[in-house]
Amino acid sequence: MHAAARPTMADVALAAGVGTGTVSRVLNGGLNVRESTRRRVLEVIERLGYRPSHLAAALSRGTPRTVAILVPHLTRPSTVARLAGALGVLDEQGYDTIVCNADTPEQRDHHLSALTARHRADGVIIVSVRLAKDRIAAFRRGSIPIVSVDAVAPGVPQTVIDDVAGGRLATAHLLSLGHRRIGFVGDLVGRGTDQDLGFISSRSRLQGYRRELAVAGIDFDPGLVRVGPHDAAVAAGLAGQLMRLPDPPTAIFAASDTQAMGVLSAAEQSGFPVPGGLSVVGFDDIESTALLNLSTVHQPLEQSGAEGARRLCALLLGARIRPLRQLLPLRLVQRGSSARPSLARPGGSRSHLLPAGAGRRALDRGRSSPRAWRRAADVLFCVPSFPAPGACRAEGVV
Amino acid sequence: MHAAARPTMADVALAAGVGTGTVSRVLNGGLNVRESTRRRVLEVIERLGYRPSHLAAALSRGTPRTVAILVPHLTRPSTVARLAGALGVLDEQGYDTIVCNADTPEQRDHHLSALTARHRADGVIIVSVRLAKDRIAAFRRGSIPIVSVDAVAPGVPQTVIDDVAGGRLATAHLLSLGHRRIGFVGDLVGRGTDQDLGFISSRSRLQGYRRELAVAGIDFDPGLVRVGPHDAAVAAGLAGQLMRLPDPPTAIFAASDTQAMGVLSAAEQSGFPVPGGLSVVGFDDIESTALLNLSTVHQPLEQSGAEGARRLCALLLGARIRPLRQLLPLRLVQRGSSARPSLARPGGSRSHLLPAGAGRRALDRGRSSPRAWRRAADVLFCVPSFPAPGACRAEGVV
DNA sequence: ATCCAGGTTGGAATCGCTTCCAACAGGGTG
DNA sequence: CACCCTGTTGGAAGCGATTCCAACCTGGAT
Repeated sequence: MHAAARPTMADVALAAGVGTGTVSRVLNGGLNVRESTRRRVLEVIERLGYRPSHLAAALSRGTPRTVAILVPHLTRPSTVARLAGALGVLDEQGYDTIVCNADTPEQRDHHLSALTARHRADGVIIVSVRLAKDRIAAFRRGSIPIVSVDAVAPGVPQTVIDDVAGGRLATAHLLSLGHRRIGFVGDLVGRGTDQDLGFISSRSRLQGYRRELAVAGIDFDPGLVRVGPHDAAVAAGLAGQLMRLPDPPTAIFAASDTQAMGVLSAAEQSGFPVPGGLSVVGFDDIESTALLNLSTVHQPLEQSGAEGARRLCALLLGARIRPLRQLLPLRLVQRGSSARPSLARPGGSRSHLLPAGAGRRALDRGRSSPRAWRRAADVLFCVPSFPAPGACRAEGVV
Repeated sequence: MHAAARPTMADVALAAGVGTGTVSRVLNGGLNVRESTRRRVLEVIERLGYRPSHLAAALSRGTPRTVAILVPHLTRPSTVARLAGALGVLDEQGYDTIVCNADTPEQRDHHLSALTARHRADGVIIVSVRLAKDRIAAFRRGSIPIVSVDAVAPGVPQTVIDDVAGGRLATAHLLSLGHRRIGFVGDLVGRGTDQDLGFISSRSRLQGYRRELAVAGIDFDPGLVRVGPHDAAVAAGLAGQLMRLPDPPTAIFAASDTQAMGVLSAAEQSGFPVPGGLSVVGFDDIESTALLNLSTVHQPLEQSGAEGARRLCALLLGARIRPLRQLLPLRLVQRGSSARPSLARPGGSRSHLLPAGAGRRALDRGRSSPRAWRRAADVLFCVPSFPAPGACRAEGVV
């Protein structure tokens, strides 16, 4: 009577004096099973501590109902938000979710290889990772459905934002406040997908910054741009460099909130009061920004994960996803870290300050040409509240 | 030549003119297969885009190599750190990890039921969730190996910290600086495991706070204790209440860094400079605390997840885990948010300030009786650097 | 030429479940 | 009483791999 191994369905059937088919029926819905039989089987199951093997069931049924999600730098707040959004949807849809974290290109490659080499998941969500062409091809060859979130990928359903427009949004905001010397602190961007994890959002945001400066008729000053590894402390150091400049910027646009936090910390340390001595604008609107009273460009992080998951589910159901590129809306959230440049600054010259009207004009100009928002030909799900470029929503201080 | 369905091993064998056994051999190691055959099979695999079914392989082999991890409130920084630690180890050991996020008791129960009802994972890591007795029994009946991280559970291998000692550590630090009126901001603790997710660390830390006050001979003042839902904004509100007291505290101990951030924000808003007007100590030492210059009680978050995973792996290999309770070390990290109380405070009386020596004495007293650190009879893995209670490590401002 | 060791190979049995089909028990109905 | 319909049941045939065993080559030793 001593069975070391896990009891199987056959054991249960035997012990209950029924066939395996009946046990299966009891387990799944219990349709067309006499109540007395049902109880007897359940009683035996309970007594034996029988647990059906998910594996065997899935194999037999042919539907694993498992998806994998590949995320880089799991611990970053923006990544977690996306992951949480995806998990919420996948849970609801009854999928098990395998999470693959990649902090290095090696880990990323390892996971990608594993994912394409064997059929372990019905589908895969790729977050913030730029896929090389041959990687995409590998998924296609294995006919593994994939969707991408926060990264473009040719031919793959993708849920993204317009980083260039975001950069313009932040810059336009600062310009509208009257700033003319605006610094940029961002990521060091690797040579490609092999060098680092291939994040390019920082570069795109810088591009938007430059474009918006150009629109406002301000010359681009490379000396005001600092980049380094994505890390708050590093960003603090870079911001410190900017503030030590003979003619320091009156505002800094950071490519992410994490980096903006570093900038805030550096400002405090360098004696630049925020926003009096320095305005700061971040990007992402992660949870802690509200507390820090940081002005930032809001992007729907959690929603991006959820949308990616939804699209993958649709894909798994055989739907055709059109259009491929789903663009999520951005909006500027103005909090306490950005204001009009003060006239009294530690040692700074004042020559670059604009009258308030000038910046406002620049903003208006931006608003009147929403090209940046339409660049992606195939915009789907235009969320009702899709804001006009340059639109600002003030948020009360928490 | 048009096969809609995924090709199977049989298809490959047929196309390559070999048996399924040979294909399998090529796939796994390729021992004892002639090189020419190997190439032929690989070529067919490539041509057909064949990907072996993980499911079938796992079933056949009998080893799914999948574990599940249940985490509450995935987006909290402390949770993510634990998850990342666990994922690192599990990846390395070749396990797939299914992540179950629970933001509500319903989700928790749903996941727990699913986990015990079917055999979908070889083992389960439970993070920060207090398991009811019958839940533990369910796992035991199904003979599903589990380990617990950051939560005690009778009879289950657990990786925890001594929250009471942590509370003492923080309080002793503030006492040693000369504070006598010390506020506490923590979580609202639900009635049990059904009410909320059953976090009780805040309560234990409060207990440590009270105990250390008692040791220092200071009467406990319930008016200095505020609790609410775990949220920075809420904590800010609670801290605001404390600061508006006729005789406000000179220091606040927050039960978590998230809450401490709220306290910092409230202090700034209420015009209490930190640390001049208010000292603040948090708990956890999450990543952003260094940047905020927040003094805090450091607990090895990532390591806790890693240790839990390691122990689960050992369990899966049939090892017997002894002792059950693994206690991780705590240490106080002093940064810029805590200092001796200043004599000039906004409207506060000074009667409660101690000469510096008194607090120091309290600390020394704490150090001389390290009972709190030994309470758990079965301390394993006494990490070499296990610090004496009250030990402080100063950390440079980033 | 015979024999044998050892490297290759094919294919059946197996893993634990789902599912389908045939069989059977009742109970109306004509 | 024959007949059919519905509700219930047992059991065989997959699902797609792994694994084991027997069979089949080699070539070198006898």
